[in-house]
Amino acid sequence: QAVVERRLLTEEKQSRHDLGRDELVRRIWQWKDEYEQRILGQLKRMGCSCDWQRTRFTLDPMCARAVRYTFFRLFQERLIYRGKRLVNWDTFLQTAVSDDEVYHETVAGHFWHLKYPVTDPQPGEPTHVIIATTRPETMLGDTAVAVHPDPAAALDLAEAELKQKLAEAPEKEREALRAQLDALAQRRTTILPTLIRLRDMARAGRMLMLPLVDRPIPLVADEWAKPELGSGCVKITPAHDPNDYDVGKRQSLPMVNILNPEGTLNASAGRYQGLTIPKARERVVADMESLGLLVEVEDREIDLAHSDRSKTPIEPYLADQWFVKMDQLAQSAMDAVSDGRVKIVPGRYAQGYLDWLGEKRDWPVSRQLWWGHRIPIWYCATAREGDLRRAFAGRDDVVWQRDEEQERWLICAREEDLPDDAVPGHALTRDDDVLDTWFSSALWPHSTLGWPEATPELKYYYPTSVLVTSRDIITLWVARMVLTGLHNVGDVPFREVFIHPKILDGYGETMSKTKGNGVDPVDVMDKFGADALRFGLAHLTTETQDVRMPVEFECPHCKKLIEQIKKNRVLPRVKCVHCGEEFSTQWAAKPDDRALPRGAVVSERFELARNFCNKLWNAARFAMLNLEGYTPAAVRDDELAVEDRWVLSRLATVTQQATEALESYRFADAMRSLYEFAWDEFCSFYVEMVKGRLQDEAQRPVAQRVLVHTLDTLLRLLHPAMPFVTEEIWQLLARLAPERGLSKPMNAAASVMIARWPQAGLERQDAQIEARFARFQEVLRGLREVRSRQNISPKTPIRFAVRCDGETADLLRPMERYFESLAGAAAIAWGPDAAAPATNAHLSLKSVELFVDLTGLIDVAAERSRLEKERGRIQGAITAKENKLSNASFVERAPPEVVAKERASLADLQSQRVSIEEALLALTKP
RNA sequence: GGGCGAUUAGCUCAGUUGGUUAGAGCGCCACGUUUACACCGUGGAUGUCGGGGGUUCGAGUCCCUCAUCGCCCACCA
Repeated sequence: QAVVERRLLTEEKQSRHDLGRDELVRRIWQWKDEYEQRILGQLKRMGCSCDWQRTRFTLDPMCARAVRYTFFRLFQERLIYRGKRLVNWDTFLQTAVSDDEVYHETVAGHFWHLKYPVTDPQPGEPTHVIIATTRPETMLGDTAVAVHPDPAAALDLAEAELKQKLAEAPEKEREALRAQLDALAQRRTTILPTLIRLRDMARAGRMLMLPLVDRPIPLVADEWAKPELGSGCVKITPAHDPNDYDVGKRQSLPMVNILNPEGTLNASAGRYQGLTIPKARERVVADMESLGLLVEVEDREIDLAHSDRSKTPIEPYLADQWFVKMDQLAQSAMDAVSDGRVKIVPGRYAQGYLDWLGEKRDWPVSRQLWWGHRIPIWYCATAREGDLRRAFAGRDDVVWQRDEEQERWLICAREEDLPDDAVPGHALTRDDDVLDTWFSSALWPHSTLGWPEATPELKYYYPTSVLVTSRDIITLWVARMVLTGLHNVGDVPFREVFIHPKILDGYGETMSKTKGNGVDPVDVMDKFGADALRFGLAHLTTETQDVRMPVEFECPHCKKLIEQIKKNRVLPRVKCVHCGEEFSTQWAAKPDDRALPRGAVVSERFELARNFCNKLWNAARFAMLNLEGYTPAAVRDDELAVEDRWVLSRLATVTQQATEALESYRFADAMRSLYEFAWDEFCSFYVEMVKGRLQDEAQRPVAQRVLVHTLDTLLRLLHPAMPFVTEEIWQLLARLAPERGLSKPMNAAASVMIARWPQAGLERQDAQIEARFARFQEVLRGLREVRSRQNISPKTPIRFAVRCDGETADLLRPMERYFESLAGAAAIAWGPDAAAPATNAHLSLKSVELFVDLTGLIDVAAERSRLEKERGRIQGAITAKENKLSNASFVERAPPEVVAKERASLADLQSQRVSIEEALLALTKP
């Protein structure tokens, strides 16, 4: 709906008012169909099918029935009632928008100062009062002018507050505040006497003559009038301003609604009837001026509420509305969270929920929209109660109440619409309003399960386990689901609520259709794949942080990316800055725009996930290329190679980490663990290390079994985040290795979707092996670094010695063959006394000192500069440590183990420095 | 006006109870096509952790304050 309206406004330059209801509804459905077709097409391409039509048509009647049942019950229990409320009447769209569709904008406007004559002024009395307004046409609905009941005291109070503010204000603001104080002081002489006089007149019940409509209106004393502002008098329009509405209620003033439902002025506006608000404003000002009642016009910036849909200012409008009584319902929903039946994660959001419900403000549920669930209420003004009783005899699905104020019956029907002749001889009128969209949304957890029928689904699935949602609808939706669930079903709708972070645009603003800064998930899927979208989003789901997502158009002609900025993001067509060709956007509506190829809106943020999907796919492909002759069998511990034990140890840890993270909704943590394990450990190390054994007849079977098991586990762990790739691999793997498992091979599940979540297998964790690998990776990185620095081709074999303690040497010695295969490096010595080769590159690592034999290879300059840099780094660290250790208070007060650790670390650094000095010296020798 | 959250590398974000010289991805630089993968591999460069104050032997992490941004609610929290 919003998109259709937007297209109309931006491209066809017409409003839905011009279009007419039928045409607009037709376009809305057309758009919906187009969008559904796109999604269906995408699903088809992904190999999925979806019976969209059936979904739509089976859900709606179910929901409609639940809505009627709920409304009926609330009506019957007197928890729903009819009352008056100011709604935000959007004159342009002829619709009362709900509160969540309002935004504020500061606009340039005018402040008109007008005179209202006093009826029969007595000698010495003012002949008129001056009021000021930004909306002069609303004077036609004025029913009073207010003056403060004790203007002197109010001025005192205002002055005291200002002084207080001045005392606390920073210097730069003081000037302005002092000026305000001076102005206030002046008012005591200029305005205060008049205000006191007017107050007395108000108490005496004196009247004013409202110009233009010539209606007498009272002067009233009310604290809403502020003596410190303007003339100190304020016009009161109860039907068109929230504050004035309150004054109207306090002072029992009539409420004159001057608007028609379509936003023009009605008969109460006298000769201005039929004009739109802007036209009426012009005419009222002109007429007041010609009567000499316009005092001045002041330019002013006005903070104005706008409808998010039409971008037009909102006009408050008094309307009869249905309300749901909240005291008891809200309390039940508060209790559910307070006593832990519903847990909100992260916990800080519970406070907002409780605070909001704690107000227990009644919930206005009427909406003046065109579609939605129409309120199941009929009005009948003529019938007597006996007529109703006769007409609905024996029916428990119809109830009625007397509306004394309007002298009519309110009839509510639970099951279906009442026919015109439901009450013979008496006309029924149905309420035109529909229910707030959240009224039906609040029923979602149980209405989708078949409530009000006691279906097996309801019994099995209700309460559900978790609701995942966005924080801005905690009150609108979550709170209301809890209270309707408790009311209708007698239990909470879900045990936990997870509030996820929000994706913002590149400017840090919320994405929205109306702003045009959104990323269409279908575009992301087209470019990166559905798994990349899903994994990418999970990877971004941290606990506190919202995510900024700069977006780009992808030019369909040259495939280059064009930054999306505020200017171009709402255009129906965009010209590519690279190739100059034009393409259409999501806003394209006109045929010639739509004929252009569409430029997708994408974000680089999904590249990480896309690359990861690809990496996993390739790793799986490697595994499957090496599964020839695979036989399932139990693997004994003593058959495992060192890399097997390592990868299984890491796998156990990662399984545990991912499981814990997912269970506590730390999705990003889970994805990070899996990503790092799969890429850095499984692909970069395990797969590389196992290659040799896969080529060896004798060692291949065990290697295959561990490889298959690890891949199998990884697929199951990753499946929730990347369902399609993992399923595809799962199916392929099933052909080559249908039976998998280490201790007891079993047939794999038919689909990864129904495969069991992996158990952590903590008995596989092996601290010694992990320590060995940490050292191994450290030395390996050192060897590669030397190669890179010295620019030695990977094909050239190198030799190296490692000086380290005996324990480390024992850890590293068994890894010799892997230094050969992964770094093309042969070890020549390990241990505390390992001799450095005559010409070497030296590297100080955390736990070892590495010497790479560079006889005939060395690039002296490169090595020296590297060593000098290294020496600088180590010297810096030594100085920092020495300072710390020479600080008496550190040595005294820090825990001994921390001090000891620092000492050991310093000693280590010092010995590294010595080695570097030696190496440098060796290089300097001729 | 009230509340919540954020501010860390060029960009987007991690950083668990305070404890070695702060990390990742992208981007950048160099080298590399070694039979799973160039959507790749190896290595490298890049930070006054928003400003100021405080607590502490020690602060990206705790406290106060200021600034900026975002969101929610608003004459009631």
